[in-house]
Amino acid sequence: MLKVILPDGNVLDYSRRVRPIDVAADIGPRLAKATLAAVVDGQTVGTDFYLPEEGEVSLRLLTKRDIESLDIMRHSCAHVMARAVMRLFEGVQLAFGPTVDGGFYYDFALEHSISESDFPKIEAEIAKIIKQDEAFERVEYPHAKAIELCEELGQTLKVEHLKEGLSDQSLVSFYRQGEFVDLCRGPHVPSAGAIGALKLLSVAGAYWKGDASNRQLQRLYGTAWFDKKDLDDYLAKLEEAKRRDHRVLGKQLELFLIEPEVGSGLILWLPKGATMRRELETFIYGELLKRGYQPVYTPTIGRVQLYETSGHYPYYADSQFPPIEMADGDRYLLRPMNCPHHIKIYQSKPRSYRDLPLRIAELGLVHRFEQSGELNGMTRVRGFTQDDAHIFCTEDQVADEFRGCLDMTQYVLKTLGLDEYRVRLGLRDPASDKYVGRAEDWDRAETALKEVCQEFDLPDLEVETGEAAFYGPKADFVAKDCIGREWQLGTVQLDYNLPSPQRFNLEYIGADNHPHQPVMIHRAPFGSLERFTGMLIEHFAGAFPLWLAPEQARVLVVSQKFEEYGRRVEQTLREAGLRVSGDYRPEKVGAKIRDAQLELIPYMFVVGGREMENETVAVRDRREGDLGSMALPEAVERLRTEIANKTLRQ
RNA sequence: GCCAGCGUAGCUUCAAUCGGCAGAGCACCGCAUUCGUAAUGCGGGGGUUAAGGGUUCGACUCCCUUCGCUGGCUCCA
Repeated sequence: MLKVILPDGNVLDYSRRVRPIDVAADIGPRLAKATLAAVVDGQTVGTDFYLPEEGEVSLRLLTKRDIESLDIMRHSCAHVMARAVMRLFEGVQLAFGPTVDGGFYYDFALEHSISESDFPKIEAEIAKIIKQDEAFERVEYPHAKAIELCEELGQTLKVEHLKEGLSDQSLVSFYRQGEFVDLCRGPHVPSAGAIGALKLLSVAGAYWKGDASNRQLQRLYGTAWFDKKDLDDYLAKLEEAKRRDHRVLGKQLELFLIEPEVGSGLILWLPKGATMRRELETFIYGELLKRGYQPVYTPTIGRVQLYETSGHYPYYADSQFPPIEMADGDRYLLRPMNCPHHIKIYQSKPRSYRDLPLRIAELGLVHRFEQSGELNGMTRVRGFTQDDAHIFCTEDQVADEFRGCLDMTQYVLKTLGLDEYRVRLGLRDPASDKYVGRAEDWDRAETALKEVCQEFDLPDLEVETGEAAFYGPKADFVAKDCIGREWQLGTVQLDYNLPSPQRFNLEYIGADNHPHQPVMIHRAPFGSLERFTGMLIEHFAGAFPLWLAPEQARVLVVSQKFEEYGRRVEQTLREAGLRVSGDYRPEKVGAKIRDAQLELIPYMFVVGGREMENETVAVRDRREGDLGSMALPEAVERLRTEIANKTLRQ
């Protein structure tokens, strides 16, 4: 006798073996048809999964309205795609085919290299399979039998996976659909017909089991939705993201330049980008000063020995520019991080516990030799400016300092309209012995970090055990932009390593008149100015709030007859501290407006005879259009207020 | 670094039939126009087709090498 408890509290009793599909059929034929999968006691299963014969289970039937179904359906898409690829090409070895955010992929090994030109025929084959609407049939085999089957099928990667990854499983499941059989945990939708709208997106290389020393496979990415409209929306979203691409906007709006003759991954900030960056720097420095940080400036190179002491050289030699060797044998390294210089500042005089916390801040330029395939616009570069600071404090001060970092991050992000951010807290794996520092210090620090995060009521705090650095726990910031994309920004990291006697041997004199080792906190909540700026370009789609806009206003004269008045207006605005230019070309106003609009200039001041007579300007807002005439001082005041408030424009 | 794709004027706007004269639009420059809220008209300059090598009577086109870019993978103090 089995009791099946449904989400609405109804209970169905069964004295025979049933599957979710049978339960659905008992409730109604329409539901039976719509059911794609089920959740039994919290576990997602296929519709043909046999429920136990005895006892009590909770059952939730999933239709395409349930969020879990999408994932299950996409997993089925991966199978259908694999089946199509196997039909079209010879010698296909299957690897893994999971779902990912927005879609799915499958990794294959095969002779033919798949390119996008193969997509139409693969998609056509997929469409055929969907139309045939064959069932996904679950079959379970003992481990040994499964190996035998995969060997028969010639699926050596699956054999390897069975022998290595699944060696502890006595029974493994396969899914069969027509001629296609694949080792798979499932669940799947009942049949291929449940798949709605599917599209292949890209093909890329991927290593077997994610290990670069293994053979490289071909990974085919796709996306799938229940409705064509959802697919179209998703594709539109990808288009929208493309429209905001900071690499394209950066060129169009003349913000920055990457010039191969200078070097890959090296940013040249053009005047407009530099103007924006200076505004950001001023803003960030202002906040740092308010929060008790002291700015310093240090050089971008240092002796190799310094980085040997820190332990970063030669450990990271592969991702550094090689040392510069001088005639006298001295070797210098382009600094890959700022901390050693800041440590030397800490050590420049004896420190007392009364000096702590000592917060040293620098927008420090560092260079790292990132792999060529990793470079990407401003977001992954070889020279970047960290919004870096190092806090030297006592163990007791860690919680307060971390609180300060969170608070500042929240404030700065909010000012930029990035209201949502989450924190990933990386803690140590207690079972591992790779960590430096005393266990009790770690425990205290990790507890403190967790408590502070809870205090901030962060919506989805992720605590990741085993993700700490070997030298200390860390918290990474991930912000969500206005179209919902997440950007990994900066980090706060505790460090028990660099202050230790094995490294720089940092000390302060405590209240007990004895030397103690301070805790060091590395923090760069926005990561790098390059990456942060790239993110802002995409977040605002190049249409910056007035305070950040490189050009805040442009004076447009209706005809060249009014150039003199126009120049007077321009000068007045400039003297009021605004970044302004004038358009005195012999063009029609319409053309000038169009150009200014395309350059995303927030305000246009149109001046002609009427304005000259009344000492006014006709103000045009980039978004709202013509605001009508106002006296010049009134217009100036409007802009100055907007700048002072760092108003976000819709 | 690895896999795949791509590289034509300042421009991620793009054309050039099978290997047969490198061509538009925008931008730029000049002239005319002096105009009221998203493109005035006419004219002009601009190219070692990423670079180098090869095949060919002939290469933007086919092959090789290098550089760069794109999408992933790997890495990330």
